[in-house]
Amino acid sequence: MQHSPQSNRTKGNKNAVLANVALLYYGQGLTQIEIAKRMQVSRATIVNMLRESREKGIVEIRVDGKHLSTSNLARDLREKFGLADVYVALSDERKNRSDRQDLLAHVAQVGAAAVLDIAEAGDRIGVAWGETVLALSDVMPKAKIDDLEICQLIGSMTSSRVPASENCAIQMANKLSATVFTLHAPGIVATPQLANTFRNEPTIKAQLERLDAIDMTIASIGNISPETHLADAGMATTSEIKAARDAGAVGIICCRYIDAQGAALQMEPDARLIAISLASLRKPRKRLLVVCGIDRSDATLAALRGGLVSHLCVDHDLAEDLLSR
Amino acid sequence: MQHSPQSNRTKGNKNAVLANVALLYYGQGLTQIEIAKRMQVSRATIVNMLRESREKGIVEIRVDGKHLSTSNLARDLREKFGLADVYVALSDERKNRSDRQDLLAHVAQVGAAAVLDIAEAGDRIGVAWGETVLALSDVMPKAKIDDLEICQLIGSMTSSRVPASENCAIQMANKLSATVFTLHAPGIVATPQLANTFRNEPTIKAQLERLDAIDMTIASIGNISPETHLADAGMATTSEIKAARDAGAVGIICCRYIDAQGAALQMEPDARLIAISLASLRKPRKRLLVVCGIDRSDATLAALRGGLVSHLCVDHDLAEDLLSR
DNA sequence: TTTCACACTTAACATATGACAAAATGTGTG
DNA sequence: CACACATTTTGTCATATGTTAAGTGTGAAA
Repeated sequence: MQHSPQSNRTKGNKNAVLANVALLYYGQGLTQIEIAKRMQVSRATIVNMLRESREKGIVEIRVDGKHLSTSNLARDLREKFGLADVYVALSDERKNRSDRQDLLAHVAQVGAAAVLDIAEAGDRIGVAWGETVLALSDVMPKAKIDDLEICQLIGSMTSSRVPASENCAIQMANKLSATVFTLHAPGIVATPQLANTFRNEPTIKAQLERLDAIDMTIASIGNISPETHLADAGMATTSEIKAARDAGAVGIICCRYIDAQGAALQMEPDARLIAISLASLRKPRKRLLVVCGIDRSDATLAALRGGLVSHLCVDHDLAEDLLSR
Repeated sequence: MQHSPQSNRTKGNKNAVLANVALLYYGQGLTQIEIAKRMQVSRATIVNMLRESREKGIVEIRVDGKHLSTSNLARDLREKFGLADVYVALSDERKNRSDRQDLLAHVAQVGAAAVLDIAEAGDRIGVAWGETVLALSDVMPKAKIDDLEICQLIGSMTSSRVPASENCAIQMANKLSATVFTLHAPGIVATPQLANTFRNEPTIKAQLERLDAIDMTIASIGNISPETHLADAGMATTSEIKAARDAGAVGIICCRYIDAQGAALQMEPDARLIAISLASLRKPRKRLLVVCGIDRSDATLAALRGGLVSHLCVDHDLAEDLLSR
């Protein structure tokens, strides 16, 4: 529009200008109108710039995770189950319990803050797959932790609820500027023999071995019910799931059944899975389990008993239920 | 606050609730009304909670400093003067040049982001004293960098512009949760002999020696003019300042005069100062100079020539002026 | 050259926000 | 019990914000 000497200069400077605007707005607390005047652009442009700054991660709004583990509930859970840390999503509404989606979003948010709190530079982090983990990686803010490696814990699958299992790991890696190691294999194959063949393929074998030396895991846990996305993903038939339940399975973590004590159950399709083993899942120093919903209480309890968890992130109601057990 | 024996119970929960609310607002993007409904409190309470979260540092809004050094101006300056990094406060207004206060606030803001960008865990950081440095420490956001030490570079003084020199270092330390080492001595004493006595006092001596092994400095530079706060602080008389200028002084950094080549000038009251020496000021690996205002061009140039700067933070106009020299 | 995509502008609007005052509610103390 | 004190609530207000829609200039591609 008007010829301004800035316009030629701003070409390569977009990010710098964005950062300056963000600084003026978030740092100095100037109003958008003031900034618009100062920068000689319209307020609408400032609005757009601010949004772009947020999207590009030039401004980073983060909530300190350590404050999320300071509630009584968190402390009590920590003590009762001997956990390293517990993060509770507090929402006061008992009566007006909103849909599961809202709750999930909140827990995912808390979980994301927890991840930032727990992860350290240089960590190799294993990321599982599922509704909860996807929600978490979705809301994970852009942040920088040095030398992070993200590893996919379970082979690829699709379900109606979760578009693609790699998404979790990849999205997480993007948000954290980490290098990502995906499992280039289906999560489940037709026969145990085929599974072995896959597992011995050099690339995949290397990946699986990598999973034996990770510092931290991020996973959730599912119920044994026909609605589980295991069924959606075509991973298990309804009858298989029923059989698992009859055999004492109370939860599914990383596609593996566990009983009430958190022990492995060698049920179908366990032998056909290409995913981290339960034994390996117990190894990392930091094992974050993110769970949402009081109906997951049994499964969560089993995971706790089975030594599958060191850091827990749950919603308020589930926390109370776990305490009352 | 302290007198009220609030049980750890409520106190512990409070921060957790604040963090949750902050997460809902900043993370999820819910509106205050929605959060108020969910938490069963009034919207006003949510407003207060959000403010408290910001004040307590539970939410941290930070601008990634590296984007501030990506402008062409910054690149050109970096190359011309062989600097490690240059941060430019871009503001477009030439005609409507606002008061120096606005500019200072902006540069300080950029400087704060630069500090967060430059400082690393474990660093010992020396903090100078002055209008600019105070503004910077004022707007420095709360952040956590591990094992930071903040050292005061200049003894105590008061001027009409800056309440107390320790404020800079102390405030900076508070914002960064760092341990602070103040210089328990006046910045200027009556005679060179007295200054020596002070310098040999064990506590002060230890502090001064500490200043010989710092990783980073944060300083600004002043002009040789009667209005400098050196005069305000009673540090130098008008005639002394005039004498310094006649002797070739073009700038004052950490209360020390430098000539156009950035070399030390042994003028009054140099021998009566209790502050870091110019030689020591050249030692740290990271030497951040924050300057604002085109009238500081000569002084800044001298500091650049004298090897007193590795990282520079300036406003747009000053940057252009430096480039044209 | 025309055409198109793009980024910006202006203007207007509904909504969200921050600030305030006054009333209500606890909470602990004397 | 009454009191001071802090916190929350309720209601109101001006202002800031996000979002549209329609118009305008610019540069790149056809």
